[in-house]
This record gives sequence, structure tokens and C-alpha cells, in this order.
Amino acid sequence: MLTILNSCYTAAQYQAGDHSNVSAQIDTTAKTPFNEDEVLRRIEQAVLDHRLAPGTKLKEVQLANLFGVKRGLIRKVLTRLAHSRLVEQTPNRGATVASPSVKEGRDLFATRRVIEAAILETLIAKIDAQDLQLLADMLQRERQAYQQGDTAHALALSVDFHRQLARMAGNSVLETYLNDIIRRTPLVILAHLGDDEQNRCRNQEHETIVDAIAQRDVKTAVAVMHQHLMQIESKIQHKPEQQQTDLANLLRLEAVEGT
Amino acid sequence: MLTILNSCYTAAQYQAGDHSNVSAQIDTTAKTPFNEDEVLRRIEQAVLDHRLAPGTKLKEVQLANLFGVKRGLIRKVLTRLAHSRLVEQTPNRGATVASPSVKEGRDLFATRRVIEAAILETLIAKIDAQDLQLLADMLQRERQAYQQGDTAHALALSVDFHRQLARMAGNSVLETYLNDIIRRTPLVILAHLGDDEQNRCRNQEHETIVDAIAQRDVKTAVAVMHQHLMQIESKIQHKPEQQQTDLANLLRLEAVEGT
DNA sequence: TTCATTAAAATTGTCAACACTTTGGCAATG
DNA sequence: CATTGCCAAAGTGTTGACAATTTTAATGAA
Repeated sequence: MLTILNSCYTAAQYQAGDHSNVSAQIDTTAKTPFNEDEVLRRIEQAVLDHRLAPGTKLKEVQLANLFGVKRGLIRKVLTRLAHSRLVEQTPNRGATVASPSVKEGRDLFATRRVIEAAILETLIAKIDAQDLQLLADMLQRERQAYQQGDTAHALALSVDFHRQLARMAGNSVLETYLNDIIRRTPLVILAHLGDDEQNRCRNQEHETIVDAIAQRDVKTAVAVMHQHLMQIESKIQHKPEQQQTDLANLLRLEAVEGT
Repeated sequence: MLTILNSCYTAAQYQAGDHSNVSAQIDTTAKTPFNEDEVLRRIEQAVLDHRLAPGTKLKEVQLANLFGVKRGLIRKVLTRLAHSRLVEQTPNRGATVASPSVKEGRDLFATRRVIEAAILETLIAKIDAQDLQLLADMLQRERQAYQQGDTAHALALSVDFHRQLARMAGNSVLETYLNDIIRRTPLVILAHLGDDEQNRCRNQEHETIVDAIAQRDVKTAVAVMHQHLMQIESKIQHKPEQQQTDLANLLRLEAVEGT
């Protein structure tokens, strides 16, 4: 299982249509019967980690080989991804990683401010000491990751922070919407900001938000959150050209760290 | 095409599994090659019109026969409906019309208040005379439908009003979310309120909201909208038993009015 | 009756094979 | 040299047949 995913084959082989080599390796070694949800999760994660660039073509057979699953399964996954707007599907022309417009990016951020504000308001009205402690612990870990320079981990924890607020607020619809927005945000950032360090959540601001929550100060919490998100949103404007990424490398990499 | 849909066969025939009769009728007369979107739209519309009760079983072959399409297409439609939470799918056990819990109903309404407020705020900042006139026209038609006692039409127009505000606001994400909520609301109402006249938008309040918009009075508009939604939300509490509805009748009916 | 047990029927899930559409290159044409 | 028409290759879309699972019905024992 690890063998497959560590084994080396060039991207050229995929793109030239030379799949025989790959298929062989996967067919023989593939002891991991990825299921639908698992495949979905991995592609989503690749987007979340800024490893899948907007515009990347997602071919059904290529993905099927890569994961060692039937094409039908990939088809279902692509449809689901399309529904959450992570990929765009065009009839007879297949699927590509979505490339949100500047307008869509702004709408997304504007809506995010509204949703996060609602989450804070709901959360502050009901949060208890235990949850506050949990948040404090998360911040601790996040700070640590930043200090150790583990950017990838820090990014993941930073996303988790926002998700955790939503979960604690206890409104399943708000939570779903926030998760939807979070999944789509990396594509906006990649398409219109570039993958800078700057364009990420700052730990400092997360701490300020938790302080305000602890004080039950809705106004401050919302204001800081607003500013926090604006920091990134305000930079959305220009659109550098998009590079076609090497699918195999990206997904392979991720597959290694998984079980 | 109309022939099929007007022709009479009892619900018992479906539920007893005697599909041969139905299939014959549809196979011979079916000149309407419903496509995926059309099938989806009709089922959604049936929910929106309070014609499909929560908990109704949706069998693949039954639907396929009813619409005169392949099972594969129905399968895709059901998946899409499941994604927007209008139906619930359980592996190997098929799909049923969703039956949202009281908790989910409350979350839905709470979120709706947030979204509609954001829409009003955005809209008031940019609305022009032309759009205001359009809203006035819509209200006019809505009032008329109420006065003529055409409840079904009034309900449809009432929903349109909320949708139109979202469209005019110009934030595609907010619009999508509101539409999502609107689609799911009838199920909550049916499951926990019953199909009373009372549990619907009041035209009067829509007029008040438009007045506030015209005055660019965000605070009032949001307050009235809040109250408007609360009126319905506050009643969600008890849950009468659910009747299993006769699918054929409902969808047939709808099919007749369509093109 | 009530509860297991089992067989049959109904329903959902999967897949390989085929059909259809798009893409890209090449040659002929103007 | 640009344009058009054509063909093969690469992709995507569909379907009928079969596999797997759940539901229903029937049977029999306690």
C-alpha cells in the first residue's frame, strides 16, 4: 500500500496517456480499497492544503488509476465536488478544479463575515468554561506550530479554529455553510492572491477573538473577526496566470501520510 | 404526453408492485424525454408546493417509470436531492423525503434570519428606482392572488419575493444559501407545523419590508423581516404523525401544468 | 399467539461494454 | 499561410445485465 504511493513514475507518463505502468503497480500492490468518502476527502484536503491549483484538469481514468478504483466511483466523487463548487463540470468536457472569479471571491468573503459573526453571537450566548479551555488549548497548539515554523500544520490548525467555533455554536446549518465557505476559500486565494504566507490567518488575532469570547463581548469579537477576514479579502484583486499542476505528485504525496 | 399524466391508475397498483400497467402506458405515450434537471425541478417543486410529505419513500424504479426515464438518471437526481438535504439516502435502503428534526428546523430558521438580514443590508446599499418598481409590481401580484383566494399561487409568489430580494442584492453566495434554506423550509413546516394557512408569509409584512427598503432604512427592514420569520419559527414544536403520500398523484398533477 | 427461520421478491449497487462527443493533428484547398 | 475538412485518439456518458442487500411472506416451533 505504501509501496504504490512511494513508487516513482513521472507525470509525463500520465499526461502522455501511458497508464499501463501505473495501473500495473497499483493493481498488484493496491491493498487500500479507497471508498467514495475517502477519495472525496483526499481531493478536498489537497485543495485545502493549497496543493491543487485552480484550473487543473481532473480526468476520470487518471484519477481512477491513481486511487485504484473504478471510474464510476470517481464520477460520483467529481459530481459531489462539483456540487460544493470545488470543481467545475462541463458536459462532455470533464471536470477541472474550480477557478472562482474575483466577484465570487468577494461574495464568498462577504458571506463569510456574516456567517462567522452569527456564529460568534450564538456561541458567546452559550459557551461554558470547558469549551473555553478547549479553545485555549487549540490556540496553544497553533502558536506552537507557528513558532516551530511548521507552516502546513499551522494552516491546518488555523482552519480548525474557525471550524471549532462553528461546531461549538451548535447551529448545524451555520456550521455547514461555514465549512462550505472554508473549503472554497483556498481556491480564491490561489487564484487571486498567490500562495503567500501573508494571506493566512494570524494566530495573534485568533487569540484576541478568544479573549473577547471569554469576556462575552460580542461586539469586540465580531469586530476583530471582521478585521481578521478583511485583512485577506481586501487583497483580492489581481489574477496571475495559473500553472497546470502535476496531479500525480500532489495526490500521491497526500496519500502517503494517510493510513 | 398529457395523456400519460392524466390517465388514471390507482396508487395501490404502485404500492402493490403492479407496475406493468403503468409502464405500458408510459412507454407508449411518453413523448416527453424528461432530462435530469427537469426531473429534479419537478420533485423540488412538489416539495415546495407542500405536496410531498416528509418520510415518503422514493423508489428508483417507481420514479423511473413515472417520468419515463432510465433508473440511472433517477439515481443521479436522488443523489443531488440528498446533497441539498431534501431527501435522505441510506445505503442499500434507498431514499426518502427528508424529515428534518425540530432542532434542524430551528437552526434553519435562525440561519435564515441571518442571511435575510445580510441580504437586506446589501440590497439597501445599492437598490435603484427600477428595482424598487419591480418589487412593487411583485407585491401587487401577490396581493391580488391573496384577494382572489388563489392560495397556491400566492404561496409561490410569496417565495418568489424572498428570492427576488436575494437576487437583487447581487451576492451569489448569499443567494445560493437562501435558496437552499427556502427549499428545505416546507419540509420543516410540514413535519412540525402542519399545512395551515397561518404558517405562510403574510403579504402585509412584505409590503412593510419594501417600504423600509425604499426609505433605505436597514434597521426597520431587518426588524420587520426578523418578526416576519419569527412568526412562523416560533410555532415549531409539536410533530404530528406523518402520512405516506401517494407519489403518483402528486407528481402527475404537477406534470400536467408543466409544458 | 408470538417469535424464529428461511425462502422468495423487491430494491439498491456495480461494472464492463458500448455509444457519443471533443480534441488535436494532418492534409488538401484557396 | 490561414482555413477547412477529415480522421483517429482520448474522454465522457449511458445502459443492460448481474451482484448484493434488504424487505416481505410463509412456515413451523414454543
